[in-house]
Amino acid sequence: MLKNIDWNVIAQEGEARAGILRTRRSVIETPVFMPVGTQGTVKGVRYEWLESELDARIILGNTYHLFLRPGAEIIRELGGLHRFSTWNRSLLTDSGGFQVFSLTDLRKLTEEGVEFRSHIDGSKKFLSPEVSMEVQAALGAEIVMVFDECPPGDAGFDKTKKSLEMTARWAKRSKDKFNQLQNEGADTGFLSQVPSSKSQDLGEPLNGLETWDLEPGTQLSGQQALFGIVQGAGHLPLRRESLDLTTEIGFDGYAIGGLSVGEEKAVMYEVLEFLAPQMPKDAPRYLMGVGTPEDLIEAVYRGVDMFDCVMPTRNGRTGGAFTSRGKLNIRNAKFARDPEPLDAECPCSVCRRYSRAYLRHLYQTGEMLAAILISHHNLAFFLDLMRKVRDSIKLGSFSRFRKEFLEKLQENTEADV
RNA sequence: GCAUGGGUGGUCGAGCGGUCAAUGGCAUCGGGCUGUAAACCCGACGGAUUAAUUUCCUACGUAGGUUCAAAUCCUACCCCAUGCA
Repeated sequence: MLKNIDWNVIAQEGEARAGILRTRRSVIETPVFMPVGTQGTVKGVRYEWLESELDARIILGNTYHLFLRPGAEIIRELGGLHRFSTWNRSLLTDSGGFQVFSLTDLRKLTEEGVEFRSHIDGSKKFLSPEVSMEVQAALGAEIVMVFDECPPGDAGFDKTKKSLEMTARWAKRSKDKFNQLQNEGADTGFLSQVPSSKSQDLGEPLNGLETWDLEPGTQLSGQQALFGIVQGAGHLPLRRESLDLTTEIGFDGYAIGGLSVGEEKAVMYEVLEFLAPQMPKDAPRYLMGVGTPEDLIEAVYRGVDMFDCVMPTRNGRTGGAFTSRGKLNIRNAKFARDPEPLDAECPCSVCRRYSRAYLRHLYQTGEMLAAILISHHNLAFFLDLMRKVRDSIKLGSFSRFRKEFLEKLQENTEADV
């Protein structure tokens, strides 16, 4: 049997699942946090670090941004995003759907697609399920997303329903176009020979991950995988409707979109609690755009397997560090003479070497290294957190880990770091 | 010594009779960032006081003066820059 990706649960505790996701390019343990690399780079972090110390197995890219610059043709000409950027592990490309939502003043939305003005030069552009699939084939990521519409979190029932129904029609069009492109060989990341055991040379170490072997009788197709996206905002019946429409079409994985877009935090947890357990059990569940460390824990607890978020890199660039004792803002004067690392419990190379006082100095003087180092630490923190989450699920101690982790964050948010 | 220009809040710099505790930049302090239009955005920034866009105090080199009213006009002095002796 040929599969685009393979994913298996290896341990479960309540709704929380630990699994192994195999793409044509890397082995990914879930739950996983995927660093965001919108424009073909995880801002401020070299691939060397992502591959070695941070050991990220999969990162994101964005159709919208790469479509505008440098453009799909250039990337295709240079062999796809993997070869263009030199990132050899897995990629997941977002479809541009989220931008359709966030560029609200620059767009014109129709059944066919979205006409919008480039935020770069104001020129008129058009994105649709078909165009998005073409761009994503040129990029050649392991996982590509359907082109969806993401309504605001506070959108009313009728508006949300209309939106999700269009997203479902777009999902069908995405899949049709996706299949066509795969058949035409448009996918630049295609591998005619996918490694089927750990003995295959993947170009970099597997970092202790022992198994690459697939279930007997299963083989990877070498093609891209396509994920559908469930919308419906905070309306549970609509979430159910969207889920049905999406699973009916059938995808390699299922994403939850439209959360953390301005709604109350309780709404997100409620939606996850309702939705995740109803999603297909044999496919990865991806919560798009989330979130804070607490959010990750809470979402895993409710059955989510994959995450991405700009938070570690964006906050890192703007002076915000995540620690086991809560968030800290390196700009604060109280760190001017603080010889301690960002997080005394963090084993990352930044925490092993640099003090808060030095990082604050770098930030205050406008040195780019501040952004680089804090981004690095934040990613290390997020990835390490997910490692602990996985380990505890495998050991059956996740619910205790969750409790202790959240208590610790809480404790110190109050006490001040 | 003479001539000209100038001395403004942490700093640079606008204001040149009332609406000035004084535009703006920088610095400083604080907050925010959840499928990245973000190395970004927002707020505070003389002191005290109030329920308040309240009231008071101290401030535009120093000392006087003119005026109902002065950072703004006049006089003297001090200091700085440039030019000429």
